[in-house]
Amino acid sequence: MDGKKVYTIEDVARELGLSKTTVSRAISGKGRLSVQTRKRVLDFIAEHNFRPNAVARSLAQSRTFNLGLVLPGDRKDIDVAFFHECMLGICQVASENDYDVLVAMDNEFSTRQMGRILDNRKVDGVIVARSLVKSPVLALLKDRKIPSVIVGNTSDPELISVDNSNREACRDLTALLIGRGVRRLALLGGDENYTVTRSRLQGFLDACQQAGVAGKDQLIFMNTTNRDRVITAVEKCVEQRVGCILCMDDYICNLALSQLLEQGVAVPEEIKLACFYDNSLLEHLIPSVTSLRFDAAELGRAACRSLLDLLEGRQVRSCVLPSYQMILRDSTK
Amino acid sequence: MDGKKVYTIEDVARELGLSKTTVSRAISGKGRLSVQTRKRVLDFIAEHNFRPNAVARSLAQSRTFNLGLVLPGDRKDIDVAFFHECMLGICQVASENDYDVLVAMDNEFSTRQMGRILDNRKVDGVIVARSLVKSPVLALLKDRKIPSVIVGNTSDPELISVDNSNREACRDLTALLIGRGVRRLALLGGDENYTVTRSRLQGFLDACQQAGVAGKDQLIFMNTTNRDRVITAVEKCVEQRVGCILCMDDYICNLALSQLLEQGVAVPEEIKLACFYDNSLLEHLIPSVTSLRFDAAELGRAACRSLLDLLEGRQVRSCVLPSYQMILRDSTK
DNA sequence: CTGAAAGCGCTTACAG
DNA sequence: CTGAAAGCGCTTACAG
Repeated sequence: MDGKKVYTIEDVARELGLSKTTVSRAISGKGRLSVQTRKRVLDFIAEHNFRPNAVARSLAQSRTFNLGLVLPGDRKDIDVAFFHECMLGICQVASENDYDVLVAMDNEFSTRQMGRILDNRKVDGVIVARSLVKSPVLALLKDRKIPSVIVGNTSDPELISVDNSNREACRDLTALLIGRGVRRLALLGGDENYTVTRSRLQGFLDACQQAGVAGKDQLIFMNTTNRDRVITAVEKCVEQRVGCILCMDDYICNLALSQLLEQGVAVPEEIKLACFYDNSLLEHLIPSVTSLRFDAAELGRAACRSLLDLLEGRQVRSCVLPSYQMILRDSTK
Repeated sequence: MDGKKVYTIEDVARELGLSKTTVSRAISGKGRLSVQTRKRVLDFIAEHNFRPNAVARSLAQSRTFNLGLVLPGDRKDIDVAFFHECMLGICQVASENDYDVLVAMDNEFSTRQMGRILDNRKVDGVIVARSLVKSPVLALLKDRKIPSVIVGNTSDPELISVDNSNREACRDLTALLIGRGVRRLALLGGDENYTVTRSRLQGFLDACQQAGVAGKDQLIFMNTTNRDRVITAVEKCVEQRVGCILCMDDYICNLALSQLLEQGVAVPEEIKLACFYDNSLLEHLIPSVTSLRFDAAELGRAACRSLLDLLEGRQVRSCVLPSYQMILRDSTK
């Protein structure tokens, strides 16, 4: 049983003088068979490095042992670090459970890649990594009744979602700043097509309400996803002498800081700055920037576990991971 | 032929009064059959939205129509934008050719995920997205004789590689600065375990040699991948009054600029700054930073095409994509 | 040009 | 506890 040919269960059975059935059962662990027989088979395959053909198994079981993962397929480089880490967690859990991850990079306008994968029936379930307010890929998955888990918030109660506690964390950070006596806040928000943007806005408003500060008295700029919009927003902030600028993500925050420095505004002395999402850069900027840190890999792991549970027919519920870190740095001193 | 059951080629054959053979041939386009028969079959399946079972096809053809993709499985967020874009190109070409992409996130120390995938024979070939000087995953792929393409430079002539013209581009940018009369250069280099780091260093040295400037008279700092090392390096640069600091990637560049501003050094008036890799941030920093831009998506596409060619048995050679952009911005004015 | 039949390598209901 | 046989849904060499 060496050389080039790839061996099959049939070869193993022949060499051991057993039936394919028995060998199959020893490997899968299903069905009863004597401890000795099982050991004989397992020892033999371990020694000869035999691995059953996964495709044949898939056909026989009508399961692919593949999970689909929908990643954003646009060329905006925003948040890629989040998706990379999230994928890290997903791949890890999938791999540990002998599943593989098959990626489709689709966007708000196209579901072509995932559509093809579903047509070919190459996955048992799907994880959607970016949650959009209006998501064609989610519509597709629902329509075809594919077991799915969405990373992020969704208003659809029929879907299983796994999310960070964005709303709570943003509320807490905002409240902390208000509690420290910051007079007036500005919020530079991200793309409103993403549900995460709405969660963060909600958290901000929660804190305002709780503190008895009218949310609309604050300066709120949404969709500040390009340089010009950020510049305009920052100018307004300076003009209106806000106490602190809160940015929804690190990209916006970077631009905002750059713009503040350009305008000769001292941070944090004149205007404080904080960010609702951390990345390693914020720590290294001067001044270093206060931010919220979430564990994207853990989120990926949780999403993957939920999907696997779903596939095993277990009861699964949407959940929000409670933990996050508030990292207070120089920019809010 | 509606309802819930998933239809098979056999059902189609029965409904049309044909054999499975004929239906199969009409769909695959292989073997000869009358134009009318083919049309009848194709019309029927189009109307009824029939798609053959990909797993069954895989088993019969001993091909999975899956490509493996090895992505960096560490948690450093460096270069994630590159891998994301590269993956975009790979997924696009794969999808267009009815292949799917199955990801493994391994690192310098582990090949566990890709090892499992190979054991399960779930891919026909593999693309390795990060080229390491010493790469266990490449060793594994060679050992198992899996058709593979590596994105980036490699010293192994047996491997097919597809790379950007890093060396040439870095040489050109360095030469341009020397040509503009910049007195003395400093290079802040990345992780020496990555082959791309070596290509960039080589390009830098090429330009020095070409200009008759001794490479070792320049200030070269390698592995400046964390804040402390960058700070130390920048301090030395200021002390030695270099004319320009060249950074190998945008992460390093960001830290370097931040540090220069902190030390009160005017950029570009006192020290110029440029980067060997662009990302959208560099454009928005103040001052905006001169850099080299490569098309990572196109690189991914090229790598994927090469792998598909390899799988089709076509002759494939390693190649370097010649095009790149040199983006001159305020930091080198 | 078309089809019957064997084969890809597993799993599993059924029988013993 | 073990096995013979049918089945998963395709492809393809062979025959006509």
